[in-house]
Amino acid sequence: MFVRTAGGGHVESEPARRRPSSPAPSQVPRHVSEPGGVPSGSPPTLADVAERAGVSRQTVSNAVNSPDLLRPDTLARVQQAIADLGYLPNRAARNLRTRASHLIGLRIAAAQEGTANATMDRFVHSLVDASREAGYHVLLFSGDASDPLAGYDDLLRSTAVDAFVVTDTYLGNPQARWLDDRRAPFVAFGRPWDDGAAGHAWVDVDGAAGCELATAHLLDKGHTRVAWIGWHKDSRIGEDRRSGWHRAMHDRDLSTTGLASRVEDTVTSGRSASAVLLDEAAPTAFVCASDTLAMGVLHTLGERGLRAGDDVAVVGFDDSLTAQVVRPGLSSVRQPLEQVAVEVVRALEQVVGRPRTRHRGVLLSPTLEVRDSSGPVRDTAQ
Amino acid sequence: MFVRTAGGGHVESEPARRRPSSPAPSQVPRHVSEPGGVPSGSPPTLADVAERAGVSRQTVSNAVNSPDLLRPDTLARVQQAIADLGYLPNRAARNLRTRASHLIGLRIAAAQEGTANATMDRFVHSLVDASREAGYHVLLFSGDASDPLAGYDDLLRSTAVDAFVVTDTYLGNPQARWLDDRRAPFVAFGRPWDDGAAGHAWVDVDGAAGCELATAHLLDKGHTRVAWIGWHKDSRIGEDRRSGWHRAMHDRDLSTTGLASRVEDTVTSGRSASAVLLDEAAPTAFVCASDTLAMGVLHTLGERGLRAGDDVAVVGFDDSLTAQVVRPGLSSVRQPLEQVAVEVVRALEQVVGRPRTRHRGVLLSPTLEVRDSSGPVRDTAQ
DNA sequence: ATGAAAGCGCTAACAC
DNA sequence: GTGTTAGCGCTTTCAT
Repeated sequence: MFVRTAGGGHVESEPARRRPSSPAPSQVPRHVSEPGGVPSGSPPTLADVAERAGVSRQTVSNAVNSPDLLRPDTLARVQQAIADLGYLPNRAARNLRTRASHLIGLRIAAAQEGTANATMDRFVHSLVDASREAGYHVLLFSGDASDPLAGYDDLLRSTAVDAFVVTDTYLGNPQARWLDDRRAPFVAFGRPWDDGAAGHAWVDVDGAAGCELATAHLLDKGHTRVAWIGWHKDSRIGEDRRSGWHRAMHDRDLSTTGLASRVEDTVTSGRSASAVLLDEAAPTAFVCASDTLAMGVLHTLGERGLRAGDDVAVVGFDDSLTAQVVRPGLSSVRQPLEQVAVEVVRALEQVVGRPRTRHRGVLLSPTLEVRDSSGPVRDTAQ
Repeated sequence: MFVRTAGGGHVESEPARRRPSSPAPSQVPRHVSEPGGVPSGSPPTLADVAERAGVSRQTVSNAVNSPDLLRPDTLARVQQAIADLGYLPNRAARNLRTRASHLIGLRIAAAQEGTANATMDRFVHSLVDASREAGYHVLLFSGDASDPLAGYDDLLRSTAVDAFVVTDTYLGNPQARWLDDRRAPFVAFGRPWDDGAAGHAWVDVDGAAGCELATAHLLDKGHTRVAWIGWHKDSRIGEDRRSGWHRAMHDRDLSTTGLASRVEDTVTSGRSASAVLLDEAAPTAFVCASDTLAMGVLHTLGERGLRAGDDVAVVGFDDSLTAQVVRPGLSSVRQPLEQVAVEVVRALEQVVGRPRTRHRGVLLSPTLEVRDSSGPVRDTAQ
């Protein structure tokens, strides 16, 4: 928790003159007023503030970290000196002393080109915002895709970050176990699919609920043959989402046989899968595990002269920018990433506090963004 | 709102014993091998390695930073100890001592929803990769959009980052001047439009060349009436891109009157602008300042039963994921962001070295990704 | 080629 | 309430 000087970050003029030229004090004057009135040289330190305020260094430290320990008048004097000098605690020094960096490590993999998916990017933004409010910054790192652990180890051993946010949990999550083993504080965005007994903190979005929402929405519109296009069986996330579609169908006693397809997450896969389904099972609507797949469906419809929304309904997943700008607008399940980020940071604060505690998971519900691709209300008596 | 998993569970054992406050002068062994062979407690320090290798701390430091100073056998012994202990220098301590954080600050604004544009995100990935090779990490921060300087100041004064990468230079660039004034090392992704005399380092992509490329491509296909849809006149980037279109047209003695439109960067603006242009100037092709605008054009064509590529050609800018997955594929100018990142980091290394030098700018050329929206070859004798 | 001493800027512990 | 003392873990002189 740190105190910021009054009216932070302004272009205008700067602290009047620096430390009055006390001839032979302890140190060499490091702050010389520049012609432009802009400070240069190394930033002021605790000692500079202390001298200016006529108190000891510790008192300045207290003024910053535990203001209520000081007598009001002393506090005011110190704060004035802090403001005058534009003092801000040196991070490295503070980090060294407190054994904390106030940095959260996040590993990002490059967005896959040729897909619509940019969930990760949206999450990054949300996380940066949420972290800021908690006094943290986000440190990005990358590691080669082949090694899921790359990067974590160095950061951890060099104590460069206080904690990690682990996101790439598409297939199981080796990082979680690894980090858990070395007592590294972290929060996962994604459930511990493999290990129900995992005691680490996590936040996730209920993909099944999202797809159930999407499917129910289509059923409400009168569709009865709603097809599913998802990912291969080894994707836990994919199977989870699929189960939502399945549940919604069975809740209304609708058959799902022949209506599902499992493919890779590419546009062309979505395109061919939908073509096959259309030929063999004549669905009137599609729910897809991703916007990428949904775009593939849109391609097929276009090729066949069918109109998305009017002739065949389509719902994607992730509410990508593409879903938002394509024509017709692609209905899509939207993950509440802002909220995810907030919960992640909240969990993080607990985790760094008590590392070896069992932490609970948080499951958030997605929403459905309805656009033209799931079309106007259909005649119920189709 | 959200479901919580059970997990009122409880604490396991305590972290391994911590070092006693201060009594023992030298060291208490802080690294106990855990059953699983996993280290715990605080990470090993220079002193730990020194003790194990039977040398002084300095020697270990030298082994890490200037290995050639050591005799081969000593070096080997120290390196073995380093490996045994899994030692890595403590960042905070090193940062404090060397007055460097090896962190690059990057301010990011949330991607604008409802647009296709995600250039920033792609750049972030590239920057993280490029930085890593130079031994830097990227620290993300955000500031409220209203104040372009927010965030920079604190990071700078607390010496949390070594340098900044400034990207949001759409309208002039107050950050550059501000940072320059306080001698803060930074590199801009974007030219100093305002101030030709600016001496700071920058890297940019030649938007004019990109649009010229796009326009020439269309002209080569036989189009003669190529329209422009760009941004308002106060956007330097927009005007630059527009000039490329203009130049390509005039190079072939083609008139541009009535063929240009300047609007906001939204899909609906692109849609209405293209509708008006189609009615009033009958262009057969569009070049747009962004994929977002180009998507608007696609909307108009769809509404009028015109086929993009076949009836009217469209080229966007940024090679967004949307351009890649939409049907028909949207031809688009692609910025070489990976290369930009590499150049940015290269410039950064120079900037942190000699802060007050004049640095030159680097201008990179974009490429054109041709897809179906700029269609098959047209009959030249149209 | 190796070691000893000093200190980066800060805060935790204890004195007064 | 405030000051004093002692490091956090590292690198930089400077001896040896």
